[in-house]
Amino acid sequence: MREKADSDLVRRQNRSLLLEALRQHGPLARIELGRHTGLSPASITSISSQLIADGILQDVSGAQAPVVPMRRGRPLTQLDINPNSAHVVAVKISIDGIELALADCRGTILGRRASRIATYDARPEFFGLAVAAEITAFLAKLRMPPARVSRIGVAVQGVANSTTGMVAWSPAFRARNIPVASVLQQALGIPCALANDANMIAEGLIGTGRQGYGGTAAVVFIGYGVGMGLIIDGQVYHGPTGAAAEFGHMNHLPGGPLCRCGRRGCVEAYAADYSILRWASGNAAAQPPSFTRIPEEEMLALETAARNGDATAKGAYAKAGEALGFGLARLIALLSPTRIVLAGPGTKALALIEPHLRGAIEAGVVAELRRDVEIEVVPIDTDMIITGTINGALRHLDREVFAHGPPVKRQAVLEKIA
Amino acid sequence: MREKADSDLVRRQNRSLLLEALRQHGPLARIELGRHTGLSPASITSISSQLIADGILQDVSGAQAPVVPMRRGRPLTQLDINPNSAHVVAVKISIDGIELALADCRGTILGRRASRIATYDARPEFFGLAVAAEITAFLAKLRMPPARVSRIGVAVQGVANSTTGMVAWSPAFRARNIPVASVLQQALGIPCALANDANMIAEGLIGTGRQGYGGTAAVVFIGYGVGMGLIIDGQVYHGPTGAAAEFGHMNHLPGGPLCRCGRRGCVEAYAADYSILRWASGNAAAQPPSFTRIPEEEMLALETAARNGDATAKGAYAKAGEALGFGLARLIALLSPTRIVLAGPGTKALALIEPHLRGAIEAGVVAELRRDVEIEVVPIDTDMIITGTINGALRHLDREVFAHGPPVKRQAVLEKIA
DNA sequence: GTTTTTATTTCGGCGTCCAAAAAAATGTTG
DNA sequence: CAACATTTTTTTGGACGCCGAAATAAAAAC
Repeated sequence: MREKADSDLVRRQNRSLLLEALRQHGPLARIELGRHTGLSPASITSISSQLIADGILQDVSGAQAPVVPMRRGRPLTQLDINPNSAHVVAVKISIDGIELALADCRGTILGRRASRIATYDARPEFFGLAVAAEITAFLAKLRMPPARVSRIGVAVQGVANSTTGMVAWSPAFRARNIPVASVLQQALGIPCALANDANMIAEGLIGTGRQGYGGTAAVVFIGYGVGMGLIIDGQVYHGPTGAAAEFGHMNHLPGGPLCRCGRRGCVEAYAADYSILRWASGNAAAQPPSFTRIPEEEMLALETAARNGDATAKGAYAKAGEALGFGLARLIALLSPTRIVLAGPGTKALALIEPHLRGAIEAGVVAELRRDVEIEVVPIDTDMIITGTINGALRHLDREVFAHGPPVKRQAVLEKIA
Repeated sequence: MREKADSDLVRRQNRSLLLEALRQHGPLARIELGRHTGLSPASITSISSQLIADGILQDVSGAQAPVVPMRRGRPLTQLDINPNSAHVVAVKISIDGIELALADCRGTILGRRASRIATYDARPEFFGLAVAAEITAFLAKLRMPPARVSRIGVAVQGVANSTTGMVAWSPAFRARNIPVASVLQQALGIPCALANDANMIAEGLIGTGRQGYGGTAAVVFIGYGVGMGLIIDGQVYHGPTGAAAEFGHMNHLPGGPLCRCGRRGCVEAYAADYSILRWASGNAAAQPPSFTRIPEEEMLALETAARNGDATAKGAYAKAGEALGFGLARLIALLSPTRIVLAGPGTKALALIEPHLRGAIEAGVVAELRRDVEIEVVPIDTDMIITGTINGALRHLDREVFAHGPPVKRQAVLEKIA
């Protein structure tokens, strides 16, 4: 209850509602839009014709064969988002390079590119410009004028401050406080938002339109690190500075093994791939964390060993499961989400992890609180970070750009007739 | 972005805005209301005259001496909430009885009563009716017809399910799943809401209009138990079922001492008064938790002992500080609040606790995340639970009852003239 | 008493929504 | 194949709520 309400708010809200319905349920006829939004057919006609005039929507009934078998009555005219009304670029920063993608306004990916530019050893003052140059080259190759790109989303592992647009700390960089968003914005003249990678996975899950993300849910990414995207009341929770949901760097045991972040006993120091390997090699407490990417085969080898009964390997997975479980138990006590989603490469070894994870949740939180939470595994490839970033950027455009738009000038129309 | 927008929403939102401004800043003139809400003077006149006609607001300029020294120009006419437009009852359930309070629509408490009815050994099927009888007797004594009470708020320590209106689990009861809200609602015919006591403290803090509760904040109550009220985006976060923010029953150390909730190693099992006493007596791990209220003198004696250098006593406070600190470190990693408020009787011994608490936060979460959080101590007496419950009930009325109200019938007025 | 100043109300216009009626577009039926 | 049935979409007219501008109100200053 913050903003005053006037006809402007009404227009914004309802335009936004229409766009949201179209994003969720593909092309829709006006009458179906009415059902989804609760608006009357008359209003839908009015709003949609405005959006079509603005170039944001388009009539797509001619484009494809009618899906529904012809019924009686006037046939539906399908509307959909005009793919060319805007474009967005998604950037994913990894420890060994960046990944780019260009998408149209419907979210269709038009091109991709992986660049092996230096990240870990990058100098903070040059990194942003290097990314800007990559984007420029990428767009040039796709013949996409930068002016037609309306937004850039950048995803990075670690603590991303969305207010300052800086990477406060990330395992992908040796340095701290690397400015990214502001540099890109200045260099390219395109609005840019920086976010945590796991939050973008959550954004992607919301975008898939699955059920169960309407309330409070947590998405745990287990792989080269441990991340989390927190969905509160159907929205990704970024916290005051965008640095929220650092589940991986939530403490599990005081004085535990050293984590990449410099603290001891973080969940990640038990459950990330480098941590599991470290446990398997025996003296985890003595070993510093690895900062290089672990080859997939190495993890597979460990998994096989554990399945074949190797006690040390099994113990490492048990440690991981326990840390994740107690971490989730603490999360449940604090937020009581309705759903917890496990995702990422680390879930491949779930059979080895899950019993300990569930045992820890049981030991860590009273039945009354844990009873209503569903734990689910979603096989998400890391590409979900890219699609989620695109999704987030488009949803932002919907709400902050497309939802505005000039009021209908009835006066002007009348004058034109006269 | 859920509800469709129409003139109804506009009216609700703006009426609500007006009421909110009046709750925060006492009586205000129309022009000041305009400044607070961003609405034009013309709209304020229209909305406020509607609210006055509905009996929700009243003109109070005659009531008191003008606070502002008379300036030039037409004097302000102060408006305020009509105290008699509604009343609310707050109920606080403790381990040894219930506490009642009646307040008018401005939040002024008109009467109180403490009843020593059985709680801990109460039979679930009779407890609600016993409370209803107490309320009836209380209102009768104050000569307040039940029909003029618009809402009842019930606060209880433990897991309160606001959806079902049942106390899922509470240290105040031996039994579980005790229906309260629905029974009161049925017996008295007054809408009733059940909530966690610490959440109500948070509600009270929001009501005081202090700065710093606009974003994300956590209120920790330390005393006979450990509770938390979580404020997310300026609103108390209740979670899907109202059972959120059970910080006290968030695990600190797996396999730690037994907690009242039946699990081991909860924060409360280290930091509640019974837990500190238990540590001071030596073998905490072996002792079951106490379910009786600890006399204040006993805690004071322990505090004095610790201040005089008793190592065991000091150790007990250190344990408490560490558990609270690591708990808060985990909370910070997850939600990165801008403010943490420590409150409750347990803060009297803060000098003994704080160094360990701060040390634990430092050890438990990276500097990048903990840097922006302010930790503050507010001396809140437990009475804040009552005032907070009243506040929450009134805010609910504002938004859900007063904000509605019929549309202005211009038609009807015109017909009356004709 | 007149002027100045500030607060509040009144009036007319605008934008949005909606219900109802009209129009459009197609299937069904004799 | 023409009249009818059915469903979607557009048009029309009215209601509601906000706002700017002008009018009115009420008090201090001159």
